[in-house]
Amino acid sequence: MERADVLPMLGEVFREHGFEGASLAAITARTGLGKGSLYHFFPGGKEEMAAAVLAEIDSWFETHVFAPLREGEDAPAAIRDMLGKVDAYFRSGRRVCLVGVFALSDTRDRFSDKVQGYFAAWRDALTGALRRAGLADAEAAERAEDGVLAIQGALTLARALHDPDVFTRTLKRLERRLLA
Amino acid sequence: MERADVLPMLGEVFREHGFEGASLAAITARTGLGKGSLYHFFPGGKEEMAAAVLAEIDSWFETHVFAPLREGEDAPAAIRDMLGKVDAYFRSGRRVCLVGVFALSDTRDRFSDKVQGYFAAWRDALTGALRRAGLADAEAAERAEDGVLAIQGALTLARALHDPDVFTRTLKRLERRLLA
DNA sequence: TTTTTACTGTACCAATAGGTACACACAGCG
DNA sequence: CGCTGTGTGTACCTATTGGTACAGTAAAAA
Repeated sequence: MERADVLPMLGEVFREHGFEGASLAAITARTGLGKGSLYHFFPGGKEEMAAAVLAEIDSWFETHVFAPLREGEDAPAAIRDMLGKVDAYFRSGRRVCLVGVFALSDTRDRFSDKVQGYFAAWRDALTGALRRAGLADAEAAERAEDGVLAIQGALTLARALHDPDVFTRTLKRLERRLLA
Repeated sequence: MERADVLPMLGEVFREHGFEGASLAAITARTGLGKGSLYHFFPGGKEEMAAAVLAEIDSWFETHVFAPLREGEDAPAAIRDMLGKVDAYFRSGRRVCLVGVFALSDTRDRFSDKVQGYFAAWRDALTGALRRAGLADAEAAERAEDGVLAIQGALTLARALHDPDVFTRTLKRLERRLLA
């Protein structure tokens, strides 16, 4: 087993339990790795594990979501692609956003830069795409903020109501609202 | 000190640390109450404390937000009032939603009914008001869902970006979007 | 073949977790 | 006065927490 294989499993543990709630015992159970291996891969302990997961998430979004949003020729198509990728990533509302989980509660302060960076990058990339799609600067910024926050809110509400469809519906609504 | 005086302080501790992160030590520090008093007021321990806080929040929203939304003569005015109350409650984006915090992570399962009930009540009350404001059923339901989720998302994004204004802006945008 | 290197399990640690037991204070009241 | 109920501090309990130390294994590199 390589370090890279562990990251997704770590991500799920942090997603489900939060940073504080993700005990070494839970991590061991989920990954099948003992403390020996865990501390071999992540000498910095839980903090390094969470940082590594955050970095991997950031990199995934960077290549699959943010970059296409910035560089896509056809801006409206890039935005639609973003929504598709997001739907897949969050398993149509059945999965929660780790960065969002960290953002609430005081775990944010521990990973302040990464959390802030993730959302800022997303918002800015989307703003750019909306501008290229023909919107005025102010309008583009406003809709981008609205889009990012709607996705987060939809994940929260979907989970609270045990109703993943909330997320799917929101994505559909967003497609119309962003590109209108 | 009475039990009722403790609840707001408990609420802040859970808000900031989440359920798992809110250690008895943190609770003691915040409330100034030792274990003796704490377990006198809440024999059920942390679980009962969190349940009591959740109940108090629910009751506050019921009387100040949900009920006016259901019973207000002037529906558009009731919706505007809701936004005002929400802005005050969440301190213009500087405070986070406890129920939202619990909804993410596995704390949700512990308080599943309360979490679900809170958001369902909010959404349904808002749906009703929008209908009374003249919207068709489907459109009203859609906008209500959108409104509740935007508030949650705005709180998350505001906190992630260290920028409470995100919340204020969202509330403004929402006023236009809901009543348009 | 020898020597590294990457990995893993076990035992252990001090600190903290949530929770209990109980003696005590101090009202209000008869 | 004495009694009773509501609070509160202290001491204590066991389980678990995150983390360390280290001996061992196995495979690759020399």
